[in-house]
Amino acid sequence: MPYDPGAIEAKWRAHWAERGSNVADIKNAARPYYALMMFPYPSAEGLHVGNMFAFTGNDIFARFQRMQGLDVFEPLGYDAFGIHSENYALKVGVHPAEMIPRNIANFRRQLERGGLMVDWSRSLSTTDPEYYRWTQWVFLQLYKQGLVHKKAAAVNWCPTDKTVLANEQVIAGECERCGSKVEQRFLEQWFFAISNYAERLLNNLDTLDWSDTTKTAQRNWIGKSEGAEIWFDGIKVFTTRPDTIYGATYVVLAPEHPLVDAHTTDAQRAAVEGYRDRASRRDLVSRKTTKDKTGVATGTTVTNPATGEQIPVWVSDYVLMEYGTGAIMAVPAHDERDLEFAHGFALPVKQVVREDETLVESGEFTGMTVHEAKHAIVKSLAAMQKATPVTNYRLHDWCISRQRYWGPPIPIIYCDDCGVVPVPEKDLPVLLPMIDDFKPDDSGVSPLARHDEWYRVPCPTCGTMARRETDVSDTFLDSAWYFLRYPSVGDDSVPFDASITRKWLPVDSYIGGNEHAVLHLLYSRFVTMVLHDAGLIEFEEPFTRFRAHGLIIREGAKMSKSKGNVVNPDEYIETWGADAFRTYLMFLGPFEEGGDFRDKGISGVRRFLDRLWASVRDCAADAATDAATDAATDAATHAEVERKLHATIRKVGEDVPRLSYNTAIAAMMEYMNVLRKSDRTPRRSEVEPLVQLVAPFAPHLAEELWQQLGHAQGVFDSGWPSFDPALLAEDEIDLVVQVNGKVRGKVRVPRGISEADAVARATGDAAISRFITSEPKKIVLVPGRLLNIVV
RNA sequence: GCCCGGAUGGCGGAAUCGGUAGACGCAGGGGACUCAAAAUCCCCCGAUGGCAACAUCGUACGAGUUCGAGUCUCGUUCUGGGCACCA
Repeated sequence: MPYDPGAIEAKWRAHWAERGSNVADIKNAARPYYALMMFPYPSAEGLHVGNMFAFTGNDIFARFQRMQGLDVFEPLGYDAFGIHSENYALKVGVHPAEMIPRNIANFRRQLERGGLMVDWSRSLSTTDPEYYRWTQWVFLQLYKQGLVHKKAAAVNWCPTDKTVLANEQVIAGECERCGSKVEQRFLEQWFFAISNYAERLLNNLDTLDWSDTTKTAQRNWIGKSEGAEIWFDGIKVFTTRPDTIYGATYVVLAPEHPLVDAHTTDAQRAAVEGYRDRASRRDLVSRKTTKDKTGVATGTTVTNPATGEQIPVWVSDYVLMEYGTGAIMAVPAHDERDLEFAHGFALPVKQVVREDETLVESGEFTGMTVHEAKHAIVKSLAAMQKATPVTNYRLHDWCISRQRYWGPPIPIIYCDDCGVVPVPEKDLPVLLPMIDDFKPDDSGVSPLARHDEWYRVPCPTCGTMARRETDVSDTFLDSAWYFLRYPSVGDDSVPFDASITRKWLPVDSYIGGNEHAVLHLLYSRFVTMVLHDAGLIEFEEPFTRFRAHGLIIREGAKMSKSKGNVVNPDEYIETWGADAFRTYLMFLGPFEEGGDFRDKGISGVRRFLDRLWASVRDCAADAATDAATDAATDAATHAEVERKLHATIRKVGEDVPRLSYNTAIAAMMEYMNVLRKSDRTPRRSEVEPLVQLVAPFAPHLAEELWQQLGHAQGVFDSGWPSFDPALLAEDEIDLVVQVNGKVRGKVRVPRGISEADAVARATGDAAISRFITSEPKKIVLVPGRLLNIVV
């Protein structure tokens, strides 16, 4: 009977579903292990091969941990709110509330075909009221902690799409979707005070077992810089280079700086007003990217506190109000941007630090190194109340307001008498009403504001008529706590059960894309810390271990719908089977780097599975047959095969935990080649462990073969094969012999051979000795490996 | 501009501690089986020279350290990603 993946996979899918094989025993698990993967956005196009790649990588790790005897919980849900769904719904004219369940059903079908060990009894969608009720609850917890505030903020506004755009959606000052020129608008927005947590978010990184690239991205995003605030008369500037203060030749204020008026002379007032007006109309992105510096002099001067000199005050939009103090001391000799500005306006340039990092023309500090001077100058100015050491962060507060429809309504009510009133927890969820006119308009307020019947509510405090907040929250809030919910799905009385959470969290292993290295992972860490500080959970970091997976390309090119080169998992599973598809995805390259999907490549993996199938079919049924085969062939063969088997068990057991799936598969293929080369009926003991090794990769096939081998219990409950280190050590080894560092041959020698004996054996070999033209000057023996004779 | 990666056969990739470079797989070539094809099985497969044995060269480029470097150090080029008027 040939290997027929279609039939086998259907059989085992049904078997797993029937037995509840993948359902974790949340209450009673003795050794809980939470293996999480980032949940997908259920798009209308269906499951992307990139999703399948990521999920398979997580699944293999999870199945492996289960075979180590752990109680593994592998949940999966859907991140289904957001502007992406909403825009697609508008485009095709289907309400998202109708579209999303359809997409989810399709995803579920595709995911099940992939053979994932997912516990479907604890799935969720962020769009379920039973879920987003608690997303709103999370908002209220932050509110209680005083970490939520409302303020006017400049946003990118697309006049065509009538919506706020994220910075990433603005390309060269234009809307990425319609190409309209983006405008700057000031809108009232809700913010989370994540910047209060900047130092903790940064420091805790050192304690986490995460990919270095991800940690680095987070450090860059948090952007800590240490420096000082220094007073130039009434103007406080921020600098990281106090050592260059003797080269400060002017001061620059951001156009929005509140002190601009006070520092402007009457003669310059018209020019300054005009400049501020123009600057306010420039959109955020072009302002941040343009290289040409503009600005205007205020006509006044301030005192450089180090030199006592009077230096002019300028206004320019290359200084940002959002960062530092909105004012800088300009040192054109040591800052590229200041230099550009100085050149544009013919301002003096004064070098105060030499190439060798020592100070010149800096008064009493002359001769100090940059490092010494930073401290000495701040200390000296601080003594005169002119400076304070200060740390700044690039990290901004998290704007969670979206003036859109498809998201959880922010649970706030505005009352004329009581002011801003949070919705009482008992009144949650604030349901998102089913409306048809959810297209955003030019008003800058959410479409929900057009629905009085929803918008008008009695004030929870005084009962007079009040108004609901009409903004919905950012999708990143939905995904910032979902991992807390999974184990408690089914209990709608709490967001997460305390004892279950204590048992299962923090997440033991988290796998996902590096595109979420910064926002999602940072927001999740922040929310976890806040809930910890509120006394609701015991840990403050949600993900003990995180690994970012790579990207899949196809035939050397990025996959995209427009190129028509997108891999559809269904087709490949149909043709080759889910097991071959899974294994091939993992064989493409290192999991953390991704790989190149080549259509023909999958045949090699399928051949390997076919051979595995055949070897189980052919393998000897009992010990008597084994003895007979050994007698009939070469008895030494079994020893060789067995040694390779044990080496393979070790290799796969080492590779899988570090997600080195491609090399684990290669090792199993190598073993298969050795097994076949022996040209005899394989022993059952030579094949059985291989079925276990392959099980995380090709779960359906492994279950089937395990059953064919006569086991009543499933392969995932069979444990993991062990290897015998004694078997791995050969008595005789091939010692590589080099002469002057070049390989000239190898000799078969006893494992622990002495240097003298090794040299004797090497010189006794004619192929080697002909290169030894004189008395050896030096001998290097690397035991068990190599001998180098230097002449 | 700053901060992280990366560069190895025709291709994807391997080499875990400085010790036989190219495992494993794809593609390609040759053979067995077959009326034939597919499938399957066996062999070859970095470059150059050589009938061969074998030799020389070879891990982006240039130096260096070392008995020995794909691996370590310095410099250069190209490339992927992150951040970016953040002072």
